[in-house]
Amino acid sequence: MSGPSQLNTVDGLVQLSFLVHGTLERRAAERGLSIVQARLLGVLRDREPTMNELAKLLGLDKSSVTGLVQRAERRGLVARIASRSDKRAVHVSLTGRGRALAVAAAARFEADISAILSCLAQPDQEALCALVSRVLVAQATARQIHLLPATTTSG
Amino acid sequence: MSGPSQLNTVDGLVQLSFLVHGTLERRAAERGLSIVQARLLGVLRDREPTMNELAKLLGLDKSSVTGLVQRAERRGLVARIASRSDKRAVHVSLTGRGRALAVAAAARFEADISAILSCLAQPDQEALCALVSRVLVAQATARQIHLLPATTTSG
DNA sequence: TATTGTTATACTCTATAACTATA
DNA sequence: TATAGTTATAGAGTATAACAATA
Repeated sequence: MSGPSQLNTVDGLVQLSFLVHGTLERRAAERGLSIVQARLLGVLRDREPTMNELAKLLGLDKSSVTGLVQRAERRGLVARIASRSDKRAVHVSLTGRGRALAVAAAARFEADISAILSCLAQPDQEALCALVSRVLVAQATARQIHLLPATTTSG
Repeated sequence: MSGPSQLNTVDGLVQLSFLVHGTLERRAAERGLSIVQARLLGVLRDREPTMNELAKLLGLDKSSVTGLVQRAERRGLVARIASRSDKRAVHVSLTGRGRALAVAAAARFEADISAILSCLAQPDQEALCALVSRVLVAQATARQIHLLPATTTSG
């Protein structure tokens, strides 16, 4: 914590990542949410996915999602809704209380991050934003290329 | 993932943070380590703290550290060493195997982050590094100021 | 009395495998 | 047979409270 005033880039990014992650964790915890529960509520803000879709969205096994949704349901944050088109399927939906919680936590968290960035003047914030965006865009592009078939041209 | 090519700064930092965190998680998992276990090994690279000190370093309760160290010990990654000066205390130390694992995982992870940054030319990487450093330093300073008495000057 | 560490207990989060009901 | 979801089970990670040994 009392280290040099200029870190190497890798260390800097790691520390920044822990700072952001820790801030998210703390804000969620204030409302009795774990990071996973917060992610669940966040994902549900604009969707009513089935359990299966939810598992894919969160990158979890379906059995993990069963428990996750169960605990959130017990707290009145989400509701299970039977699908009419497929009697096996269940849709998950935010309750009013769940939505309010998600919105409030997100607002507090965004304010935290803004505060963390407030040490930089506006032009510097914009420069940081531009650099970060370039990294993320390059990363997204690289991932898509990775996912493209390596043996397609002839098949 | 197919979003705009320029995000707002808050979203950008959050996504960057998840990218770094996910990379760390994947590299640790390749060696059968959770992020927490990886942090434990990382912390021990240049220290042999007592359980109590370890708890403070990791921000965990001492009872949590008991279990953490127990599991790492069972896998031959760390060793408990009785303190001579205080018969209650125990020091935790990396084994050779634990150190090798920590070093290898750290190297792979650093290469990952470097690769992620390689989309930026050197001057841009340095600019990013400088901006991130300023944020981290400001944050560290703010935290320390936060801990100073708030009611000293005139109330 | 205070501190160091462990144990007992309980909860969340996660996965695998086996299961039920539906498609 | 295949898919959607749950249950049974197991293990990691976390905390609180109670405890033993030592300071």
